[in-house]
Amino acid sequence: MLQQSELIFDFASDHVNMSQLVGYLDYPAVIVEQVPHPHLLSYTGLACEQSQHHQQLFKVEQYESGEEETMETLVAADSLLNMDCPDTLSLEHYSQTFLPSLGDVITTPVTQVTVSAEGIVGAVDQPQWHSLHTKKPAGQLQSKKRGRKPRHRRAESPTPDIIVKKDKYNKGGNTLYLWQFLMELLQDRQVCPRYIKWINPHTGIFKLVNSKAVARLWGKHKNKPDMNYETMGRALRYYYQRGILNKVEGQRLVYQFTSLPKDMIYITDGDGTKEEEDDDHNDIDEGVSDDSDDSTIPSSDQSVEEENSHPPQKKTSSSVRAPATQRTRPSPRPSGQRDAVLRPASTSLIQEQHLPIVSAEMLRTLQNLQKVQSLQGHASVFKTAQLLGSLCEQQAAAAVAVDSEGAQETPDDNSHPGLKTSKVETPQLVPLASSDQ
DNA sequence: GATGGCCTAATTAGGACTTCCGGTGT
DNA sequence: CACACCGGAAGTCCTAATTAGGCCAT
Repeated sequence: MLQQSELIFDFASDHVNMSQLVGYLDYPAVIVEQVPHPHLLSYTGLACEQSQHHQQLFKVEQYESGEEETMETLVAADSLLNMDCPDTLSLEHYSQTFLPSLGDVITTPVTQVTVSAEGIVGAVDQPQWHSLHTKKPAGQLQSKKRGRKPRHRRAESPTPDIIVKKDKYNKGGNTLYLWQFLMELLQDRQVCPRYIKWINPHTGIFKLVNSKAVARLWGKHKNKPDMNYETMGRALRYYYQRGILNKVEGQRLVYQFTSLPKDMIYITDGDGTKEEEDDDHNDIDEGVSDDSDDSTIPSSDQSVEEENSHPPQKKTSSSVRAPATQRTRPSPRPSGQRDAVLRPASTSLIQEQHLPIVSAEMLRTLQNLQKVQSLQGHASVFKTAQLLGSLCEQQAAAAVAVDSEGAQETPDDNSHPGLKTSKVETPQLVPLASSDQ
């Protein structure tokens, strides 16, 4: 019997990197109508332009339950939470960004570590990594019914400061861990900085601006309607022990990632809409009353409406969403701080040019779609392919332009020259300074 | 019938939370 | 008083690893 995971992850598996992708059009794949989710398009700026044409294609299903789902915010959040296969983006991304290639040596300093030392010694292959868990004697591990050999340890969550074999971790699992989820939120303009924001991207410090909302989103993702900040906070606290997160002393709702992916997309205050403090009247639970309020998160579709409802912004000739960083904010801010962007030069250039960014996953989807041109009869799939194709072309053309302008940019781009993406760099860890410096 | 290879369902261990709780601090 | 925060303990859910057993070919 064919497992669901097989259907989806056969083509989502990451044993092909971006540089290989281009040359592997014959890469066998199973396509299950992997349509890019609206939030991907929102990242790329595609939503505002294309979604009018493809609104139906990317329409997010409305929930049946009444009250909370009337909130537009959650519809938008669905783009993060309710993907059929959430990790086609996320796990792929983080497995690439967090999991160093074999042979990489991690010397990430972690401020509050109880297990990282063991982890560095050899996470997966080192049994002592799990010193937190009491291990039964080997004899008890044997099945009563069947004699079992001692099993190999399963790869744990790819904590940023440990070495995990990539293929061991990403064998088709589709779990989006909480820390990954938070990173996703921090890279989503519709949530960051409104509900969660960077305090100091340099050190990985972020704040849950609206802890209730973030918890709700997390609960929605995990299909735990009763999720609250207290519960989510417990999960966060477990990350202290594992060296994934630190608590920033003396500051409420402020946490710190011990490591971040190199190609993290940093959304600063200037990039997003006004942030929303953690008061009840703005909590997503009461979104009904806030429906018309622009403090709610717009869905991807709705973001189009929002943009259209705003005074017309001059759009680029390439029909890309107007750069968020160019949006004027009424309040003055300290110069040179709040818009700090820690992207590698090669990708930050693209950011600065406000070009759509195609994730590796999107490209992979595109590649696979290209392989099944016979699916043209399948309208939605083919539309997606067309959509991504045009986007990819735009991006490639722009990347070439960028390259010609700034020839001094990083030469370590191992991707196809025509396919400059935000996710194609060699996975690299960025150790972060501790919060208590 | 014996053997080996392949496949699949069942079983199991373990990771990652989730839930609950009592407590402290702001 | 509300809320954030802490950490222990037990439970749930999910997935990967492992195994038994069925089927088929030789």
